[in-house]
Amino acid sequence: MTEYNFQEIEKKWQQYWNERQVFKTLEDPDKPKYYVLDMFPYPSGAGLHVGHPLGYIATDIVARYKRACGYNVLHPMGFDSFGLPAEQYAIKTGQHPAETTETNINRFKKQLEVLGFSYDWQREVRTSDPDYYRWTQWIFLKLFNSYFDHQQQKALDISKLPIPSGLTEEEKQEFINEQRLAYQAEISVNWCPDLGTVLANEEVVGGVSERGGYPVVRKPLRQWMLRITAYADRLLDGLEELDWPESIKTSQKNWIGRSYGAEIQFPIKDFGEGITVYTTRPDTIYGVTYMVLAPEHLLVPLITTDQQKATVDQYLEQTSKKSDLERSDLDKTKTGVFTGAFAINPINQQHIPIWISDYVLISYGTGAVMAVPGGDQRDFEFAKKFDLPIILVVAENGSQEELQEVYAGHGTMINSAEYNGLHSKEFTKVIIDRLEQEGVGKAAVNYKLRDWIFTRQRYWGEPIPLIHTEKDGVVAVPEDQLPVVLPEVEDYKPTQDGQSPLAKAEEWVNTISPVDGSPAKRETNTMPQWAGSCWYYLRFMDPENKQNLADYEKLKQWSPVDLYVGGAEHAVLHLLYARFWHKVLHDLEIVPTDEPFQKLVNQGMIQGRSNFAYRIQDTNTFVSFNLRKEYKTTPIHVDIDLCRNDVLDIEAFRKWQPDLTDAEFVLENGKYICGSEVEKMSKSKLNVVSPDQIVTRYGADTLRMYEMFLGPLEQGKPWSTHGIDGVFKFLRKFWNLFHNDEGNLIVTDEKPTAEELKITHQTIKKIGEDIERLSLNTCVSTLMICTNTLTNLNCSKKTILRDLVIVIAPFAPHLAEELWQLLGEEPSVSLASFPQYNEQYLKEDSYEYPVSVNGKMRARMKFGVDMPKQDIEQAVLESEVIQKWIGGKTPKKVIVVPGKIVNVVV
RNA sequence: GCCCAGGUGGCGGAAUUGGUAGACGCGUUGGUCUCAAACACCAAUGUCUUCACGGACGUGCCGGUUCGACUCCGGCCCUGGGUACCA
Repeated sequence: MTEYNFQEIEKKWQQYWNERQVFKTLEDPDKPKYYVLDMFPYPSGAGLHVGHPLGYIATDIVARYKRACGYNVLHPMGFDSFGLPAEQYAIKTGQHPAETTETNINRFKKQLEVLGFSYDWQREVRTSDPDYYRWTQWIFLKLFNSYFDHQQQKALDISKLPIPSGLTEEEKQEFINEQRLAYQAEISVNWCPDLGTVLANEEVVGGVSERGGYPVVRKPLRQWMLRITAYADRLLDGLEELDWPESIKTSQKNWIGRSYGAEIQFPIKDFGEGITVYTTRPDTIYGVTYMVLAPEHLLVPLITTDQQKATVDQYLEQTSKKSDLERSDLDKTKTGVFTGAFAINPINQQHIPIWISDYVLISYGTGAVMAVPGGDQRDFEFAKKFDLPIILVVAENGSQEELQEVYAGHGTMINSAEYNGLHSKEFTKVIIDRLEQEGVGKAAVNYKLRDWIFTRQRYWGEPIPLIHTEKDGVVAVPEDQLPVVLPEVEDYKPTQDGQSPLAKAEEWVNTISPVDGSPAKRETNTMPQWAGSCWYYLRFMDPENKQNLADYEKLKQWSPVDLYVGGAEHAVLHLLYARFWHKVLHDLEIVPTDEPFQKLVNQGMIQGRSNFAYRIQDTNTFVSFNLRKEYKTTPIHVDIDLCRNDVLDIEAFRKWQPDLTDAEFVLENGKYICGSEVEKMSKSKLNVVSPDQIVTRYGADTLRMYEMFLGPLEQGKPWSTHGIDGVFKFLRKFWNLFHNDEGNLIVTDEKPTAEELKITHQTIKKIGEDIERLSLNTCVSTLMICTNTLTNLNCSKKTILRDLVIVIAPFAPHLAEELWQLLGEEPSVSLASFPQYNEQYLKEDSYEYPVSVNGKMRARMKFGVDMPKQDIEQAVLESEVIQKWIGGKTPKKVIVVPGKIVNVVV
């Protein structure tokens, strides 16, 4: 072999790893464990682009490094293979989602294999595999068969639920069903009549469907819900101990949205019942000038006076037509109507009007608020619009202020009867005590978090393993009958009345009750895509298990995931849902830990860089970027493969699309320069770079190192291949440490010099430290510096190179394997131990001090590392350069920081 | 609006605990090799100033703490991401 032939080398070693099963994970209780996991991908039809592997490369480096450090490493990969795109493709083409999914997975796997990842593919899981979703269904049944015990703050088996006495059998069943962690509810969903389906919130844009632009309405539908709200406190408090980015913790905190306040009852004049409101500011109770109910509030029809009825009904009609989006986003100006009824402020017996308005949400708190326009922006806007009185009750700095604007902060109480002068925070406590004593209120906690709507009217998802019976209500499919396998259907579209496509599989739907064998019907809804990803990290620990979702001992051995790497877009949903399931499973003693992912890192998104050509309006002529201002132009996306460094390949462009064959060009300096913009990498923007192209040209090792070299892992960055040559050159330079110009191995057994040992051991030390803190870009720099130094020293000594091959192996594993073999080492470098650095080689006898005068660096002076401070000070002050800068003055102070710096202050 | 992250040469970025700002790579310029080009290699490369030695300035802006600030504190500006009438 004469030169660094990456193509041959990479193929050879991938085959070697595969055949010898080098990365098969074995249970080895003698070694410390390390579980490093990527968020597994949805296998889309588009295949991998260069952004996908960023996190995978990072975890692979960590996995390989940890293995070399003596850890037993679990580093698996799988596919989140249920999902909407495969189903929509099926609707369009009739091809079974299972088939397209299989094709896509195979493509993904091939692309991943080419990059040389050290996954144990024997542990691969696919969420759409019946052997896998059997356990997803099993977990669902655990949720169905559990309730949340508020005393113990944990889930317990439903059989332990204390049932109030004196209930009929029917009432008893109802009571139990209402306590389950998986329960049914009639809730309002996004219903699109034209598409005949329910849409997720993300699929509704501006009140119409994202696809097709059909109108979407709210429609109440029976749904299965998961009681995630029961876990709100534990999900919130559990964040404290996790080694997660602060931003993700904050997102989850905000999503859960715990707030402390009070519930207060306001009696209604001439009406039996009162209104209960939730407020975080009970201290502002003297500032309440009106009440507002959500339009959907149950009291609205009861308290509306005859006089106001027509107005109210009209308003209700109007708001019910609005989508959520219109209610919140578009229409910021407040609307509302008076009900004609009055409430009584329990603290001062004031009569205050009750209004309804859609700025109050039925789904939060009690669906009713006490309006304090002096202390709340929304109430203020409403009061201004409808000319309601405004009373200021909290003053920022003790003095009475003008009613110009809202003051929502804390301060001194004013206009609050005997409480004037008290601090508002103090008064909060006082007023809650008083309300409690008088029996008209109490301290209360509220959450933004809602229960999780767990059903989809879709085909390509896990069937919900429940059976609707005539006599016994909803019953679970017996465990030994799991999995409930998806039936074959002819048509993947939902039914006209909003049922899942499964409803059409009559033979499958009609079944018998597991209780008494009477005719019964299967639940036809399927689970959302989040379900499978809620627990896949558990299955990796024991993927073949037929008896359990995973063996408890194995879970104990591997849990928790030590390092979890994935995109920040999963900050709340996936990570919150998975934590919720994990906690339930922990309560039921199925998993040993309370939290699934100890350390979490978000890799930044790699964006694409799109190219544009500028078509002059109404012509087929394109003008070069810098001349475009002289014409009226429309920019069009140009496939980035047609450009090189923003210069358009005109011939290729003409051949690209039929209507461009006779395109004309206005050039600058003889070239057509394209415009560019950084955008999300996507097919439609023609800016997708596939790793395959890079691998063919430079090899997987170069791609791996280059992606790491781009910058910090957590940081987003646009993809650019500027600089990839530098990384490629570096690998070739590394290769050339072992070879001469003729390609012959020149490694010698000579003893290394102190200098050679120093740079090598510095490198070993820094690489170890930097991998630990996931600073992988600086690892690449360090390896470059080391290679440059050794090249300059003409060092080809085996002692040195052997260590470095192991150090570079996590980054460029194929190259390392090849060189390892050339050194005569065996078996695989992937099984070699990471070298220990020797502190002795790093020691210096002297250090060159930067010497500054008044903080400005003026000279460098070399002193022994053990030289006493006084001697350094003396030597510095006596030196000519410093004398010059001091200019005859007496130095006020001389600071000597040993091994760091000297600073003379005059 | 609120929350989070970030702002350092022509570019990507480095500086881990407050201690030589700009490591490493790209790009650019000059050179060697070559008939020539590509590749490769060598050298220079923050800005301003100076024939040169050197000097001044310099990490978004303003101010502070410190012998010393990219790093800490206060205020402001800008960019990216998340979220949105949550009482």
